[in-house]
Amino acid sequence: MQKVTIKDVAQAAGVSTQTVSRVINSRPDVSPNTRSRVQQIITELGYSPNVIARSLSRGRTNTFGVVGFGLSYFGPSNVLQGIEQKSNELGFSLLLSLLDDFDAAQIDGILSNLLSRQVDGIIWAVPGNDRLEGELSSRFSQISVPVVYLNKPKQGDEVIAAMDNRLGGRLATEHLLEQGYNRIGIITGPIDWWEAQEREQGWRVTMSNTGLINLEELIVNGDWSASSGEIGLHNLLARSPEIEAVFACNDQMALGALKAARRLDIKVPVDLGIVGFDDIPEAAYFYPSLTTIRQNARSLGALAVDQMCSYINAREKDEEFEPDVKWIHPRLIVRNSSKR
Amino acid sequence: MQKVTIKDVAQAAGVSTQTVSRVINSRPDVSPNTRSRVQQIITELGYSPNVIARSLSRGRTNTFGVVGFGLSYFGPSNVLQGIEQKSNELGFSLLLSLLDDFDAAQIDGILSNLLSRQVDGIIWAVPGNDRLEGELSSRFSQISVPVVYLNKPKQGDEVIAAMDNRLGGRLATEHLLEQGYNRIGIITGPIDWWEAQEREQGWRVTMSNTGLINLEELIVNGDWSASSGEIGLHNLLARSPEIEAVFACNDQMALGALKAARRLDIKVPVDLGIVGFDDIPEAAYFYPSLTTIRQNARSLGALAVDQMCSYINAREKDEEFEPDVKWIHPRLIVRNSSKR
DNA sequence: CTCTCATTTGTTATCGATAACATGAACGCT
DNA sequence: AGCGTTCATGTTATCGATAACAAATGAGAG
Repeated sequence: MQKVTIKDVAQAAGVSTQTVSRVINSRPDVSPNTRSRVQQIITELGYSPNVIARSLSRGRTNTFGVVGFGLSYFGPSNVLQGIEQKSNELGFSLLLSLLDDFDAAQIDGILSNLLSRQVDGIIWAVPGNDRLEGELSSRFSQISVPVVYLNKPKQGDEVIAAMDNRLGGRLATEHLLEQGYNRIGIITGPIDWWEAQEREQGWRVTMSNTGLINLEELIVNGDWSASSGEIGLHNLLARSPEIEAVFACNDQMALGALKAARRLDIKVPVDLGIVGFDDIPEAAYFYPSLTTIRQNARSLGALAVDQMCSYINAREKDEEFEPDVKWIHPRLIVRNSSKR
Repeated sequence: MQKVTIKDVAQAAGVSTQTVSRVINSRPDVSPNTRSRVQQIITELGYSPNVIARSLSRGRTNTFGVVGFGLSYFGPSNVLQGIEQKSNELGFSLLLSLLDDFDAAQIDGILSNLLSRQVDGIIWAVPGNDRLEGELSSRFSQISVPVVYLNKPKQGDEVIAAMDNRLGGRLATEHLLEQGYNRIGIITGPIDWWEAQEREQGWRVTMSNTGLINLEELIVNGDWSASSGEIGLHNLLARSPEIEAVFACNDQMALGALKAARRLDIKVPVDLGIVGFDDIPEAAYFYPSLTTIRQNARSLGALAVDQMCSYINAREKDEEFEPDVKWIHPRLIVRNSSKR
């Protein structure tokens, strides 16, 4: 089955390729007669335009490059779903690349591949991380297409869509305080992640309002994994046995903490309150069910795509586009692990 | 910053564009002198070839279209990671589309988009499902590029990479039998999923060897969700109270079953053995920790890409390519939920 | 000293579309 | 009747690369 081109259609319809092109793109300046005749030939031959050729001539590919960070984490992979869905709605396709750790060495290759494929914009859906932050600005400064970042700290005039992780940390901590837990420890995420830092900050500002001093001994670092949550709780209790509650900065670590508590015969929520972060689907089925902070990662992805489109539109009309951070707000989901 | 084209390089180097093209593609017929001069100019100008233009002229895009099925499920999103990584290694980029339910209406749009973007092949990473199976063959029969399918039943001469789910079901069931559980119930996945059917078959063949009759009353249907697992166990026990173990066809449903058991004060694993499927990272932290079937979905994705490449190569050389199903084998991970 | 052949380079056509410009017919207006 | 407009369509150039073919150069053979 040879490919049908615009020429074949033109020939069959007895018109020029230009006229066919006008029909395809629903331009107004075609007579109704010709239009319907061409349209019919198009369906007959099963013609569909070659987007590669169109892209070359238009100088626009209707494609975004998306750089994600694995798909093992619940947040990032939901973000990607949001991006896909919204892009699709708006008529853009996605070229997907995945970074599998915060290794700057891969970045150049990925970016230059996307650029040589003439993407209309790049969506950087890699969670903000200290190990990368410095590298990013230098590499992106050379880039000529619009870039929208997800979940990273603002450093210059980037266009960013971010979850308000600090708010999440506050919501979690305030909830525990309201429930009457006073000494609230925290199992943080990996300290080089921006999101982890922000969640910790939310906890920190809330706790410092309580007048409690020496917050540092209430902090233990995890790495998002359940096992780090388990170890984390052990360490935390070894250091500060009088702790009444723990804010685990994601649900997996909360799960690990639940396991540690069970081992140590500490009753959750009576002896120890626990709050997680993310609201993974399993969280409601943990034992006890987990109070957590729900983040709507899909709408975050969608938001990023919206920003990208406004950016592109502004740029096309040569208008000013104000780089900005747009925020999505997480919310508290109360379950049994924190009910006194 | 205007884009640098091959013309600019040619002019700057005082050669024809053809010679530059030869250098870019490391063709042998360029003198060492010219080659190094051109190479230098290329780095000086920061030139990088326009892949869109190249694709048009070569008639090859080095791009695969990947159709996935959401990213919420652990299996599919790991498969996608495997696909991404392997494609990347082999120099292919991915155009990603996600189907978000088994709705045939979306398929045409997705496929024609991918085709009009001239992908070199399509990787259909949508889990096999009865609601789609009929639709697929008719739509794909028209398609002129190689297609590789993941995790679907063989119907004609498709090229397929699949996890041996039936083997998984057998491993789970045999393990429970070995542990001395006899009446083993099953909470299946959604019955229209091929993978769910296969896992059930694995259970069924193993159970029928035990001489147990009336298997039907040991079966209850779930939908992969934890809540369906919870309800499932309730129903199963209501119907056959003498059940000794349950094979939940994924880890989420196993989690739900664990919750139900806890509610009913049934001790796992003593009174009831439970085995899941998938080995999600959380499974080791359930209470009790979950015995399950681990599937290496990443290598499944990689396998599919390998098949695609052989397919394409064969086709280019006009060789015969034998359509075939390649299998990946899951394995049993024993934890506490099934230890008598 | 010519002739052949391999090596290196350039020229032209092409991939499949669209942009920019050109043409021709029909129409209304003075 | 003559002229500018509008509408519908065609022509040519272009996007940025590569394929296919052509030409120039130099080395070795006879």
